[in-house]
This record gives sequence, C-alpha cells and structure tokens, in this order.
Amino acid sequence: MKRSDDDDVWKALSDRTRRGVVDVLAERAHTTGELVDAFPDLSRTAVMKHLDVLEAAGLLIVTREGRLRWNTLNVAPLQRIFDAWVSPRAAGLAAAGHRLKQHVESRSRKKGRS
Amino acid sequence: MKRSDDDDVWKALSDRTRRGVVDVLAERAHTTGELVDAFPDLSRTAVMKHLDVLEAAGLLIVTREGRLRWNTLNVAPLQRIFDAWVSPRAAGLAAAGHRLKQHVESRSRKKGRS
DNA sequence: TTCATATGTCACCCGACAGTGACATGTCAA
DNA sequence: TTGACATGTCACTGTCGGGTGACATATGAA
Repeated sequence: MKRSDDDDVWKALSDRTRRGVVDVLAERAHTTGELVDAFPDLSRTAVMKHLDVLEAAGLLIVTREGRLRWNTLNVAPLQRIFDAWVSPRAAGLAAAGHRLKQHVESRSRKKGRS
Repeated sequence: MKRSDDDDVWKALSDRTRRGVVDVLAERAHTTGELVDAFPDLSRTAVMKHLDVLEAAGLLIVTREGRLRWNTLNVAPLQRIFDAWVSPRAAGLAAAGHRLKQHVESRSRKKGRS
C-alpha cells in the first residue's frame, strides 16, 4: 500500500497556491466554481490543474452533484506525512540542538558566514 | 521576520532526494564528501546544489573546518511548518471526517467515478 | 428544444529546476 | 614547493510544472 514515500503529497503541498486552496477547503467544501472565484488572479484552468494535483495526492475528495463538482479536503495524507516524517525528526529537536552545539563547539569556531 | 510562509522550506522538502539528505543528516552531521558518497547515483555537483537549497531554507547549518565542510541538520524549520500548518489541520481530522461524511450524505449519492 | 451555466479537455508557452562536465580555488601534508 | 584532496563555481542541457486561451461536453431551466 501507499508507495511509502508520499512524494505526491509533498509535491502537491510544495506550491504556495495549492496550500492556499487547502486553506480555503479547510473551512468547508467548495465547488470548483467557488474556488475559481476565491482565486481571482488565476484562470479557471489553472485552478482546476491545482485541484487535479491535490486530488492525485489524495488531499482532495471529489463528489459530483449534477453539474456541480464538490471538492472536499482530506487531511489524512497530511496526518500521514507528519506521522511518518516531520514528527519523529522534530521530536528530536532538543537532541539535535545539543548535537549541533556540541559539534560546533568541538570543531572550528573561526567561521560563520556574514 | 520569516516572511511567514516558509515556501522555501516546502520547496526544499518537495524533492525526494533532498528528503533523503535530511534523512541521512538526521543521524549525524556529514561532510559534503561523505554525503556525495552516500548518494552514488548523483554527481557531486548535484548533491551540492541540493545542499544549497536546504541551506537557503534554513534546514542546514554549515560550518567549515579547514578544507572540510560540515553539514548539520537544523530541524527548526520542520518544527515551524508543522506547528504553523500541518498540526492545526491534522488535528481536525475527526471533525473534517465528520464534515465530509455529512457532506457526502446530505448531497449526491448517485456518482463516484470508476 | 434551446440556451446558459459548470465543468472537462487540449495544445501551447515559458520559467524553474534537477542534473551534468569542466574548470577554479583553497587546504593539508610530504 | 608541490601535489593530492575537498570544495566552490560556471555554462549548459532536458524535463517538469504552472499558466493560458480555445474548444468540447454535460446539466438544469425556460
């Protein structure tokens, strides 16, 4: 299951605009048209391509109702990349900080770029 | 401070190889040469470019010792994007799941594309 | 049926980015 | 001083991603 890497999710979230879309959808589900209105600087085509990327990453659940398309946020992938990746590393913050301090002190102190 | 968006960090982490570098550095600091050895499929130049990106995002702290360059992971940006972004949304998982369920049930049940 | 609305698809443009080899610089040791 | 080693920099390439307009399809209402 789940090719274990979640590269799609990272790629999807790497774009500022798409994170904005996720932001909007975090409040409530939107139709594609509503989303287009929410991003006046983008063409409808651009918004739809972002939605495609988000959907492919599993961040979006799409349901159709007549000629309307409802886009609903799915936070599961967010949870996943956090659990699998960010959390373990950020948890070691103190340890890493200590490691770094130790490292820097034990070695060169001549540098430090401006 | 910190243009508040952390786009650099997201962009830096969007690349699978760079996440691999972060992985390696999570264990201990490496010199650039050691990192190059750790990624046999990449040229030295490619590895250095990845390091540049990571450093620009603040994920890397670079110290120089003679002709050696030590690359140390800085987890602070990770912590930051998590705190500011992933955590609040992922925390609402249950609520969002409920919202979705509600939404789907209250509307169309005719569709679902193969 | 007819027409406006909402969405889907296509072809194309352009800049960003990952990757490379060649060459330059700096540092340590013999 | 000389040479090997570690790193820095440059010019170039191909691909991918975000953006667009034009056109096609589907649905609801008059």
